[in-house]
Amino acid sequence: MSRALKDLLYEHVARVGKALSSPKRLELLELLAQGEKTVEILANEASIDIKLASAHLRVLKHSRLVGSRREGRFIIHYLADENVATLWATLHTVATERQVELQVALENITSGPERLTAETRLSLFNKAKQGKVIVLDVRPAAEYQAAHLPYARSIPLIELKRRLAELPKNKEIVAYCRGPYCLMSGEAVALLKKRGYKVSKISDGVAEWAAAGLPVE
Amino acid sequence: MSRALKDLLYEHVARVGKALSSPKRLELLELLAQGEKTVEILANEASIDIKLASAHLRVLKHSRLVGSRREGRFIIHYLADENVATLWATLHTVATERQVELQVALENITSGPERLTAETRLSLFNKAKQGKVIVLDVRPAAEYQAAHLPYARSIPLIELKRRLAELPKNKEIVAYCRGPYCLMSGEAVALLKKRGYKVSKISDGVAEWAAAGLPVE
DNA sequence: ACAATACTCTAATAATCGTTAGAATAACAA
DNA sequence: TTGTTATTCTAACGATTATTAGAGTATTGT
Repeated sequence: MSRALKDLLYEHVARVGKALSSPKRLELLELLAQGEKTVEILANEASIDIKLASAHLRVLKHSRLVGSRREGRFIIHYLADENVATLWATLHTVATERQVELQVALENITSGPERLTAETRLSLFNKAKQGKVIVLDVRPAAEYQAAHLPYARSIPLIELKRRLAELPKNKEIVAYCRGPYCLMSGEAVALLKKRGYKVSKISDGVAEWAAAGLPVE
Repeated sequence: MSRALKDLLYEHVARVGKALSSPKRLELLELLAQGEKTVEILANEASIDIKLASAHLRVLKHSRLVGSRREGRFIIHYLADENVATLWATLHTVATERQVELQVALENITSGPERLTAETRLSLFNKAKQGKVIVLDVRPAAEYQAAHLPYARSIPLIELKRRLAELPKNKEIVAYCRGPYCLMSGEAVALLKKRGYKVSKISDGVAEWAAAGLPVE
């Protein structure tokens, strides 16, 4: 009798766990952590069929992690609240810590020929506040607008080449994008390094930053 | 090519999500958050067959959330580290917030005929420190020994009836057990209320308490 | 009213997962 | 050595889930 009640409770929590059990759904969640998006955009960014994206989004909606609203003929999906982004960040942190293979794979992304200076979050925050460092957001403009790191400046990766003049060569630049699984900041660093900028990157995205208890704008 | 790498990364995180997608595995995780245990104990507490418990534990071990060691003819399982308990607490928090049905079901446990005074964690911590409140841990002694709330006193639920003399009637008592899905503290409150003690309960277990950033002993 | 867009819903298949039973293993005990 | 205990491993079944195709629906533009 109390068994039945317990089973019910764990079953409900497991529904949320189930939503986190598919690689594609996790990717969709991370994309949504950057800001609300239409199904088409999500499908394109995750490289999957629209029908499949729709099916996965239905699961996410059913577990109440994601909400949606209609706007004209688009249906826009968004994370139910910031707690969901925190959950994703926590999950990814635990997964990375616990799985050696994952760490190795991540190394392939985060450390290329351009080796990074280690930047702790707090010191970066303070340096950015004092204007000693330029924090560069290379995600699409819409994602920057939805939320970004404090004092960050937006130059989307696609526009970076022709907007180089906006960046000073004598100042330290720190690039970031969607999070540790995102390749955009790495490409930005490669480009800027070649042009002689003092540039490094951090693996944090907005979700990771916020999960660490620091403010976002 | 960067697609393949990304897919690999999300797949690894999804393995952890998958481990969290079964009610029984979540229950095992919560039990392990109370301290290390043998398979038999886990199976009994979760009301499942030993073979099934073993199979679930294999999944948890494969996703690196749980470790095990042999001690004589027992094999003892434990959480890989405290991060895993935090992950469980985060997951359960998000699930509770997002799912109305879960909240309703939880109400049935946490609020019975004995309505509780709201206790915030920090004020409880301070009152316990000053000795104004008795924090009562009603879990089995072994779980208390593995970790417990600060200043907590241990009287397992089974022993409570014959150890009533140890508790003063003029002091406020706050009972807790394994967490919001655990019924032991509720039963303790019912028993003590009947005998005229000033008693209430909190839904926190050690994992929830620690996830909120407060110390455990 | 008609076509086009941006989806969702239904149905179907293949792959995966939960669960159980039976055999195997590892440590101890007589 | 033989038996007992505690647990894992293997194999099998039914139940679920991921994925795709095809039909259906709401909204906009002409």
